[in-house]
Amino acid sequence: MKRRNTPTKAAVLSLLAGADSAMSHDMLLEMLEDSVDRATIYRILNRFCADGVVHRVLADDGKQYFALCEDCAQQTEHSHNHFHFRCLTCSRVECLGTEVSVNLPSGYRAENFNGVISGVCSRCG
Amino acid sequence: MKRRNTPTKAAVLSLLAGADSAMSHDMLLEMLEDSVDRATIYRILNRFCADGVVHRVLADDGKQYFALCEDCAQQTEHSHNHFHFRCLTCSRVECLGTEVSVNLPSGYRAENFNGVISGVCSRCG
DNA sequence: ATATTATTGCAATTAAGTCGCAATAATTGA
DNA sequence: TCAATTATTGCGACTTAATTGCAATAATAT
Ligand SMILES: [Mn+2]
Ligand SMILES: [Mn+2]
Ligand SMILES: [Zn+2]
Ligand SMILES: [Zn+2]
Repeated sequence: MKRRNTPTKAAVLSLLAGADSAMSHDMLLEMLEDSVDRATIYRILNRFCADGVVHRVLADDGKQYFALCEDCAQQTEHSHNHFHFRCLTCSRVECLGTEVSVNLPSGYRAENFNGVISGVCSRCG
Repeated sequence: MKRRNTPTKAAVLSLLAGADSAMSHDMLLEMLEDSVDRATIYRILNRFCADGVVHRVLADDGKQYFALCEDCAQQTEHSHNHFHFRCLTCSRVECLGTEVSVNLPSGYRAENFNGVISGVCSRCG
């Protein structure tokens, strides 16, 4: 199933590229110019994840946030082992630069990393 | 509002104490002897969290898991800065011992830590 | 231009968790 | 021991996030 280029896909990608923080589904829904169906946005985001274009963060507010893969994609092995910070005041979710390495007990194989720290960011502090 | 002791509360606590992994709401619902309402279990767990008896983990399957506070309660400052591992095969969620310290950008204040790594555990490997 | 099929919109559905309210039962203390 | 107080429970309705089936639409290839 080869991907096709659609206006909505392009618009979502451009929003993610222009954002300085990870975006949730409803943020995108709100920011998109022409009205798009909710399900469509979910599907576009899921495709982006599958294609390694964005990574998904499940935050502690129970919502998924999506961020364009940038630094994480430039690893030798594309991994998303970095934390995200969610501000309880302004509700921005941002990637925290440094990759973290967790050493698991022997015999454990890591497949996915999901690290979120919530608190108050500097601009809301 | 002072807490009262009820059979269900005791049963949930004993299940958590006897478990070798964090438990989700539906696991508890299934394991409880006499049938208990879903909402009651949620409320008991939320009270345990408020009282610092258990800690809550939001895993990357979108469910909440609860683990008795043991090591985490013995810190000078009771904190839950440790990762949890969720096995994609047996779906057990367990606390990974070591406390991790994340250094946030200056001006950021951490309130809550939620770290989950999913993959395959040693017994399923 | 036509055929193929990925993508979309819409409505229905799933899943996790919360909430209001009346009934129940744990605690207190007379 | 009994009655009063009120935390807790059960039940149903509700909220929110996300997924899914299906027919219609539109991007791509020939
Ligand atoms: Mn990435
Ligand atoms: Mn704890
Ligand atoms: Zn903020
Ligand atoms: Zn396992």
